[in-house]
Amino acid sequence: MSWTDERIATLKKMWEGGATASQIAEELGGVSRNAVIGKAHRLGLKSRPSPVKANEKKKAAAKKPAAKSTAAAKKPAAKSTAKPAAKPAAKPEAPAAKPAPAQAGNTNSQPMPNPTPDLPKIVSVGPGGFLRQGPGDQQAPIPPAPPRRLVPAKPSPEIADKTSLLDLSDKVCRWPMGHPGEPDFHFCGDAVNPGFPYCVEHCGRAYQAQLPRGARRPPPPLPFGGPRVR
DNA sequence: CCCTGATTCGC
DNA sequence: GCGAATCAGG
Repeated sequence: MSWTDERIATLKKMWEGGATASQIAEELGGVSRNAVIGKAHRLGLKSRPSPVKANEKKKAAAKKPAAKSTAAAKKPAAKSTAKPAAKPAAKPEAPAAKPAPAQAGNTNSQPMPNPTPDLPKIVSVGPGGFLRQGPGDQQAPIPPAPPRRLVPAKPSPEIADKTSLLDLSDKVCRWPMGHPGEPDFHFCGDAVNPGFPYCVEHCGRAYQAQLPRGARRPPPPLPFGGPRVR
């Protein structure tokens, strides 16, 4: 797998959205957690509460023993049962107040940056009267805020009234709301625009007006890379 | 053990 | 530039 623009975009979104490297890697597919982290750093975006950063106090004690100077042992076979014996053992640290990391209300509440600067509004009317949006019109699907942890998914009263997979039929809009696997994932469920799998409103999002040749723009980034590939 | 991100460094 | 291996904190 290579880092296409879209994959990088997804990586950025999710990384900035607070998703863990593992989650991002899973979403992207075909890459490891390390690959994601490595790429994230190369892209410049880094930091974010890392468990292993509270350091930076005194000297850089106990660096890396035999990290990787030369062709050193990659995998030192045995973890050497010999422990360094000597242990300073001393930490008169001052408590030092630690204010909340302001990482709280992370429930993603972006003030909605900029819908779309100024692009030629290209709209056409589709069957049933829905308006096809132009490529520049793609509303940022703002699905962010991926759950910190995907749980097995409990039925959850959240979707009690919503259209589940089992409720789909030819008569209701199959537009997915959310992502599969998320607790509140469901479908639109509105009456379909006859002849389409979606309601009129979602037809407008599903089908785009065709631009004249030569005026094509690269496809707008999908929410999170679109369909999961697995 | 599991998880996390950070870093290194051969490719 | 990429990412496995490794490190290190929770």
